[in-house]
Amino acid sequence: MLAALPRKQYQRLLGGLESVELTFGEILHEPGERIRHVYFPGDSLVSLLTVVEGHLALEVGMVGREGMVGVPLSLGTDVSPVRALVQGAGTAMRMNSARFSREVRKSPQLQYEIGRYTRALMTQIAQTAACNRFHVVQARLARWLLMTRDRVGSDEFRLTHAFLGHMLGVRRVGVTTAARALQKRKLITYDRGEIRILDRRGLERAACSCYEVVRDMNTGPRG
Amino acid sequence: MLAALPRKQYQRLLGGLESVELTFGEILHEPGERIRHVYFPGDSLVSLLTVVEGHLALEVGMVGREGMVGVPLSLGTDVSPVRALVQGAGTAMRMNSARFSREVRKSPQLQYEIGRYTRALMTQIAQTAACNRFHVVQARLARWLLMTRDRVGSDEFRLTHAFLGHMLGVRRVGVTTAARALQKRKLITYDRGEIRILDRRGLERAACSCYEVVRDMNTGPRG
DNA sequence: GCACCTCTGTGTGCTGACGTACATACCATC
DNA sequence: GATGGTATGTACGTCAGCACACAGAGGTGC
Repeated sequence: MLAALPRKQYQRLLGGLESVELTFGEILHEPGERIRHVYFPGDSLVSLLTVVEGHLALEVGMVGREGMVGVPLSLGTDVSPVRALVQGAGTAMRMNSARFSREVRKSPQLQYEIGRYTRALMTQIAQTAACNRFHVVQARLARWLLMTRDRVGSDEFRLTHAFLGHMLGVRRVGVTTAARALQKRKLITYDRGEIRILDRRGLERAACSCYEVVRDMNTGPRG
Repeated sequence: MLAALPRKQYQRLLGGLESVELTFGEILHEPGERIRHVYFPGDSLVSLLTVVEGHLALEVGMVGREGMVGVPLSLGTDVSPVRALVQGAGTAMRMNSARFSREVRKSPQLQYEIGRYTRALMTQIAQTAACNRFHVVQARLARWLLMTRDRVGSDEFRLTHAFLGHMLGVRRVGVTTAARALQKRKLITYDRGEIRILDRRGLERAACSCYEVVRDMNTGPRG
């Protein structure tokens, strides 16, 4: 996302940015909590989760290098409505909230980029809402794997069924069943948390149309 | 929402605003379509729906006098990701897109108000995503009735089961069953599209916690 | 080698919602 | 007062996902 800024702007921001290593499972902020930093993932991957009391959490957005964590700050509040959970370890740049707010106020280009991303994120969240309502676990799992693939830039990554259950808002067993079905269709292999996508096209066919809708939002005609 | 602006700002905006009557069922814009006007509902009520091919639409947000329709415009795009459908007839103020974009650029106060609302809307959408995943139809219906009540400012309104089915993303029969159950519990009455809330507190208990989460977002500590 | 932990796989009965079909009730209107 | 449209109520078989329980399978450490 930062890469989309004009060089001069980018140079200026660099002064307030620090590079950090995000570790798997780390929570950047909880819902209702004050946001201390905004994060721009490099090769890390962050999930945004709605937390409903008495239930599992549910992922409503996924943030990779195309976006940022902490959008509410640019909207004038420093409280996040969601949990931000590191789902893929890796590097990220971060900036403290106060400085970021100042930079946003000063830079129309930054405002523009963040506006564009905010809209993409809203689309993703809205699409997820419908997806959770209408589509079966197997298709949602396929979509989720594809989205992760696109962001980590690799056909292999580590994730357990239990973790995926938290993301998709289903039981671990539900994931197991869906993953088995995808394996039988020769679309993926799964070995103790080691996922490998064998047939990306096939997986796209197995996924629901929500995948394309969201992808085209981030990389599409206006991106 | 406009009422939250300083008087002077408001006076200025008035020049570009026109008052319109919105009729039930009117579509203000479709997903992917260019947004021509932004709308500030007065006593009208607008639903934002995600449209998934091959399925019913699903409501992800509800906009009354506390908000506006056309948030993406303030984010730098004139394309909406959702359908905006008039769910309660009434008055609204509207402004054409070009002028609105100019006004936003010129007015920090307006930016601030819209930022606040954008965040509230994102929260609402994220909460809806989880709600659709975890909660049963009866609770979702109760929530929906309460949210409508809060926005039209009356315990009575007209809506058929079929229409509610479209909003909640369930069959008409599903709504009938849930509505019957609420009637048996003496929380509402239902007579050929004429809904009346008898016991608001009871209905709140029948609704899921999502209701409070979203309500407190719009009228809560910061608002 | 054995204990222990993590991760995956399978089985059983239950339930909320689905798809579909049909029945009834009210209204308008000619 | 017969016709047709709109709105609601009921019934029945099906199915995805749930809760819970338990069985391997692989890895780690003592």
